[in-house]
Amino acid sequence: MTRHDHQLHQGDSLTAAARERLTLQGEQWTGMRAAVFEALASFEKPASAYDVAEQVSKSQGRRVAANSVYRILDLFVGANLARRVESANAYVANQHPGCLHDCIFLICDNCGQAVHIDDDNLTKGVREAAKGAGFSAPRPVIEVRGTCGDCDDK
Amino acid sequence: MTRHDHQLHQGDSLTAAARERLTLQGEQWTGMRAAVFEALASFEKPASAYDVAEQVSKSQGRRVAANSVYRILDLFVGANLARRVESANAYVANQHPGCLHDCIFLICDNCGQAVHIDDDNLTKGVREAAKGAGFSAPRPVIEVRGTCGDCDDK
DNA sequence: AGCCCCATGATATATTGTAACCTCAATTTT
DNA sequence: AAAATTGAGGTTACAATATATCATGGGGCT
Repeated sequence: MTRHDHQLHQGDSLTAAARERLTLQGEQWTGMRAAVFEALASFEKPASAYDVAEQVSKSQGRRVAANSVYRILDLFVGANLARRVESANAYVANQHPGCLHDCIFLICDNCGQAVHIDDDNLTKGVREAAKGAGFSAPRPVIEVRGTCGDCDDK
Repeated sequence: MTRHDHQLHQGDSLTAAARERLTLQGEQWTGMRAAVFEALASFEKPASAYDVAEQVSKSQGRRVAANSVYRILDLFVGANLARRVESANAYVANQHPGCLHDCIFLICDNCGQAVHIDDDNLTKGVREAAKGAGFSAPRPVIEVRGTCGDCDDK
């Protein structure tokens, strides 16, 4: 398994990387988008669009509709600034928006924590299996539901 | 990749296998459960619980609430009679309820078809990666969103 | 000014999923 | 036999997630 030892952004650095990435795609980095990204990044677990909407509402001091948040989250997922965790109907900020990876999420059924690992051999295998079955342009969704080490101990 | 060349049940044979499997687990094979299973198996694409509820309502000639269908689908998933397709919020009947497999779904974003493949090497790899990260009792969710061969041609 | 594009707002609605409580029938217990 | 227990399913209500549609307003452009 390949380790993920390149730069992990955090805080301002992460936001900066996200902004750079988004503008590189020809999209605007608006106040609203910044607020949604900040909100998403502020969670340490996958957050639902409604969770994010609530958080943004707080930070903005006004009611922000889920609707708007969805639009922006979709944009983020498309631009690799965020990932959708399918089995949790939730989103997480991508810690390294610059690099493209198929990713693997491990989600704890007990505490909700999600850890993100990359294993290019595995994801390559999945892509190839799909290709072998006649599927093209695949977007692998690899998630593992289980119990994390912390919750296991108790 | 291991091919799946063991018996694939269909129609009555599939229902019989499902009934056998469920009773083996100490659960009852009731009329309602049979109706839900038949309905689920009648779709050639992953079906939502509400799709199934509608189908069952038809076959029973009375209104069956989604609620009841959910209960039964959950039971089925637990007993390996059905699988949940996380990225589609939908369910499919398991064509070989007898054998336990981690499974891989390829879902066409265009036509909605889902094909099911098994590759024990891949799933083993995913399980091991999870274990390496301290996760236990993993339930892998491996799905690939893409475009199937048929839709690709057009 | 007038126009267009795009981000967002506002509102409504659709879809998916749970919770709480009830009934009924079968089985067990007394 | 009467009472208690249990499991399946019904009914209703509601919560959570997601999308559709139209309106508004700012910024650049002619």
